[in-house]
Amino acid sequence: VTLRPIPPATVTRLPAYRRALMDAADAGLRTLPSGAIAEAVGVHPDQVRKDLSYLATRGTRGVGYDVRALIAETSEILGLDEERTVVLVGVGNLGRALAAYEGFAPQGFRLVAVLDADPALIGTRVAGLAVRPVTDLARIARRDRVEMGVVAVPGAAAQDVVDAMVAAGLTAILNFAPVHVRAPAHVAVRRVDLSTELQMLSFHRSARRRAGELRSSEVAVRA
Amino acid sequence: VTLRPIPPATVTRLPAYRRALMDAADAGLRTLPSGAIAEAVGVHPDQVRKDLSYLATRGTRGVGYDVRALIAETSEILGLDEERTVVLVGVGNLGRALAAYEGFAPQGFRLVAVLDADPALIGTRVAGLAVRPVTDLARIARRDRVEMGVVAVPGAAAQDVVDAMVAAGLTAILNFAPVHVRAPAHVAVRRVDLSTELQMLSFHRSARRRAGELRSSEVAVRA
DNA sequence: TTCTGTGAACAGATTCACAGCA
DNA sequence: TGCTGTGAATCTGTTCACAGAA
Repeated sequence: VTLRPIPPATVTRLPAYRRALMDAADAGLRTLPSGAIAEAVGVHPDQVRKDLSYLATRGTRGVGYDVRALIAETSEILGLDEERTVVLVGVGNLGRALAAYEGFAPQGFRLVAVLDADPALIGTRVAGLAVRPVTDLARIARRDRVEMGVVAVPGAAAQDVVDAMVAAGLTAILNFAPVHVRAPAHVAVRRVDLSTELQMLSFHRSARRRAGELRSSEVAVRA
Repeated sequence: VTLRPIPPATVTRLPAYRRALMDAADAGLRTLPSGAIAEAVGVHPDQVRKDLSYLATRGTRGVGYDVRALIAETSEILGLDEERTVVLVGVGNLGRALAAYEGFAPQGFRLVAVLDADPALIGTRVAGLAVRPVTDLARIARRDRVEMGVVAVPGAAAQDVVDAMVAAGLTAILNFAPVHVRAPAHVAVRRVDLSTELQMLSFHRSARRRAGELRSSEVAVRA
């Protein structure tokens, strides 16, 4: 029974909670208090309890949460109780690394095809799959009922690939290209951009310098 | 002159704004209104104006923002006006792909060393750099005044690598391992987790099914 | 006691609404 | 008329505080 809708901020933390719970299960624990989950994930215990209050599984006071039950519920909420099929488009350096990534399969994500636009790459093997032409996307998607797509092509090609994915009926897209892509509202798109992440870290560094330990010449420029 | 502190949420969008501005500059535009930036980035024009109001550069009404000036200011704020040195630890599939990623250099990030714990990999070349043993980290960091580190090792090794980076004086860390790592407050850590991103997409898919277009058997389970 | 569950207070971010200048 | 700049209103998320069950 889902009581209240789960806020987006909570959803972002659910995978981490789930991982902490699975680690606990591996360690033989049957029960885990919010404080232990919080420490593993790096948030406040209050936050964990608030987040878990949106789920049906209740903890028991003085003891904690039932590990097995919470793993089951978070898995179901995240849709990991059934296999999800994924296609990847773009087999450059990054695409190849993503295809080989071992973190997909354990969560129930099955990579069913790897595609590219470059004719020279068609037929070469990546992660045990023969690379197919992008033009086969619709056919493959229909045949294997593919739901999710990973975009690992250059920025200039990303929108075209996304359009093709949408046309092929995919409903969730993970975009590694450094551009914003448009998609209809019923298609969920998330972007992962390495360059953006580095730039945000770089900001921290700059902000720190601006704030405290800065040379007088720099103060003059900015303050 | 920095008037007000820049909110974190604004910082997350600054790299995207900067990219849109650089695209405009490449297209020969000298000026760009908030609406155009907003469209390129995928946010509301209101949001763009509010964000840019934290900067010193002002737009001109009826016209837009000065492209060149905004690029200069965002670059300075993000610390991209001076070169940032980066080391990468872990040369598995992902590490290799990251080392080869072409998106770093254009933003002023220079990869100065690639390290790994596996003796068999030491000396092999990755992205034009000979792989060095992790134990050289402190020496390299001191010599090249390295500020940023990228962690691309398995989860079990991530905390040790982060500890070594902190000890070596790095102040910003980008962690690709699927675990939360501890670091002192003066060190900025960001995590990028492919599995988490896929799981959040998977949630969207499940939530949609729960909400509307769902088969009755599934309703019974959950509602 | 220990730890959950949650209303209440607070903080932060987004959206609205509109005044005002080119 | 088009577009900026910004207070005000709203919404979302986090933290606090504490009542209450095991």
